[in-house]
Amino acid sequence: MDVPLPHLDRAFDYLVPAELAGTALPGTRVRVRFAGQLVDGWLLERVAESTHEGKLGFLDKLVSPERVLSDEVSQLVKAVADRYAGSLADVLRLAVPARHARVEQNPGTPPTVRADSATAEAEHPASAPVEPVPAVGEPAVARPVPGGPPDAAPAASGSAAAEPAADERAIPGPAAETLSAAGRAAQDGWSPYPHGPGFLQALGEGRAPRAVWSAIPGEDWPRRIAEAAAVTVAAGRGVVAVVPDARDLDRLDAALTGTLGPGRHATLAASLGPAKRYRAFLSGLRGHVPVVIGTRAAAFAPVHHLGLVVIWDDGDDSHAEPRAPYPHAREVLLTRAQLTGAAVLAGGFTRTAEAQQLVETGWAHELTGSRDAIRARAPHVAPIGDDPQLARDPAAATARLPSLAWQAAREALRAGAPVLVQVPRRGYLPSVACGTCREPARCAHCQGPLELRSSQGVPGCRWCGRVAAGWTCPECGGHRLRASIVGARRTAEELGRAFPGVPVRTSGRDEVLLRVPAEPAVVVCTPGAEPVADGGYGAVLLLDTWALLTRADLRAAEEALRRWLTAAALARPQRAGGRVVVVADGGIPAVQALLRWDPAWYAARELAERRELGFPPASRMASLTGQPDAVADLLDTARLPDDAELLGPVPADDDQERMLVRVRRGAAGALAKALHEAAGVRSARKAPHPVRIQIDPHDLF
DNA sequence: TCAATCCGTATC
DNA sequence: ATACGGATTGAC
Repeated sequence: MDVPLPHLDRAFDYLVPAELAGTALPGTRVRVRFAGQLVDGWLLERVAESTHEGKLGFLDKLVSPERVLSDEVSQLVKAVADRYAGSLADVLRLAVPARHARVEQNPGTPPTVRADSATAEAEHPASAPVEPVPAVGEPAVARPVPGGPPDAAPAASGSAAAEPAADERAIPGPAAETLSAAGRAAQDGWSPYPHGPGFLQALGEGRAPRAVWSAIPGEDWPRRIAEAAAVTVAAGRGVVAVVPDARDLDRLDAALTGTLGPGRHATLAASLGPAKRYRAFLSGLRGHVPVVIGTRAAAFAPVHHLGLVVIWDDGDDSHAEPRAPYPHAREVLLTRAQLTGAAVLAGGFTRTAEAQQLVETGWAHELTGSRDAIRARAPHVAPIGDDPQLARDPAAATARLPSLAWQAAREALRAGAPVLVQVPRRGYLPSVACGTCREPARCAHCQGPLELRSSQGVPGCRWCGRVAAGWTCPECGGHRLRASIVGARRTAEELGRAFPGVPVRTSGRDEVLLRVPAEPAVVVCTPGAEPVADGGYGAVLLLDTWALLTRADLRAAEEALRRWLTAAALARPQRAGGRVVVVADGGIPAVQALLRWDPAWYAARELAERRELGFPPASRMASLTGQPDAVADLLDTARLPDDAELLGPVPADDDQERMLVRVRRGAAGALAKALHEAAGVRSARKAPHPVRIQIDPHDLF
């Protein structure tokens, strides 16, 4: 039922009029009279008997006979709602795009059933036998899958990585020679990864390998994904692949056209507009294409015989849905793989702590390049300087460029290659670091990040609100704190002056370049907007790293490394003169990981640290935001798991405050359930102020 | 004794 | 939300 009230988040039974008996099938959109008014609803299940004691109403109208909610996606939506303490209706809104009647009528395929075939039965609707239908039935119990859902994965031993049995729905692949041709080309592309060919082989045999893939430098990742997709398709199964943004989508789109040929995949992104979006959705739903690619909402896209889910660069913020209940595309896809027994390919140049957790629990295997392959493809990476003054002051940094960065750029330009300069965007939150060793300052009680409260000079914790008086740095024992505020962004013009006679191009929010030719040019970009250079960049300069590293964010260092690796991956190999200069202290772990091109090492370190500090993904957190009394009321109402730990409150925007609830991962389901139920109780008694519930919020500061 | 109003509760 | 029922109140 498409009503926003948490306490109405359940199924209601309706009678199906005889004339709709053949068309009002599970997964269709319906309209029903509910509490006196007509509301939109989803027909979840048809049953012979209702358990409802009162009298049932009839479906008012079948909006469309299109069964937009498949059984598989229906289960997924339910699982995602449960995981994120959200309502089914909220998740359905994310999962199923708005209907577009014209597209539905005219997708280019003739309708198989004529609408007038029901006339014979429509003569006596009132006396016709009717069937009770739970229009929003209790969702079917999820099919149990060995190993439990990803949430439960930590308990699993190494053997839990055993692949789920091949899905019996898999249809046989086409002619063997087609398969082996696709397979052979793909095997070549994946050969730098010792387990790559094996992974593809498993896909080709319809099995469900699960891999965390660390792409080697310079990797043509859209092509690798397209190859994995092609092998899966050749084995008769479908693929869903999610990338962060439109630019990556274009690249994957092109690669898929190359490997699969035209018309074998659909592209699903909200930015395409309602008609195209619904058309892409329908072509997956109707089985016209075996592959659907898109941005985060495509994680829910229907395809027939799902065999593989792919996510690229799962650390990118764009994968986090900003609308309730704020699901993350990675979690949606992993849940989906768990429910269906599909294979998983979670790739990126970097590796998130969440992906590392999948590896360490044995839920997924690593797919990393051999050291030889990495050595052969990696650029030479050098750190420069550890003076934060240098990195923060554009003028000083420019002045110091010649020492190493400027020299590397000069040589690259002279060799006829473009140079990439990555500069962070301005506007990060000011945070607090140790004045002596510059380690980000954390709360002694809960390990939350400290902030400087503008009025008093005393820093406080962003999580638990405690004042950090008499703070001592655990690293160096220092007592002084300093604000690390990002300096002015270096402009392209400033860089242009440093390289007279060389064209300077910019790529950023307003205008993103896709490619640059193999000619001398300085390309200034913000992270995420790096153009691909034909033949690779001769040099990549990573500037203002201090700003990235000291951001007041749990993921600051991980995010810095992600951005650096993504940019550095576009450089030429060292043997072709490719160089990367990172203006940062080589002793910083994230910098170390870049120098050694070892994202797995960094992710393991990061995860260990999160475990120690009790941060996600090692634990589960919920954030509750709202008016202070509303938040308190919700917590009062909620029957939280016994070991739930409360942190806060801390002030949030407009008179609101935020509380954090932390539990061990084993209690994650209970926490979500308790919070969702409490929200239901509150809305039932018309509690005046809502509380926003976010599970593992992306912005843990 | 009846109607107007308030509050609490269910919404198939 | 909003529609309904049962209780409550006020006026005849």
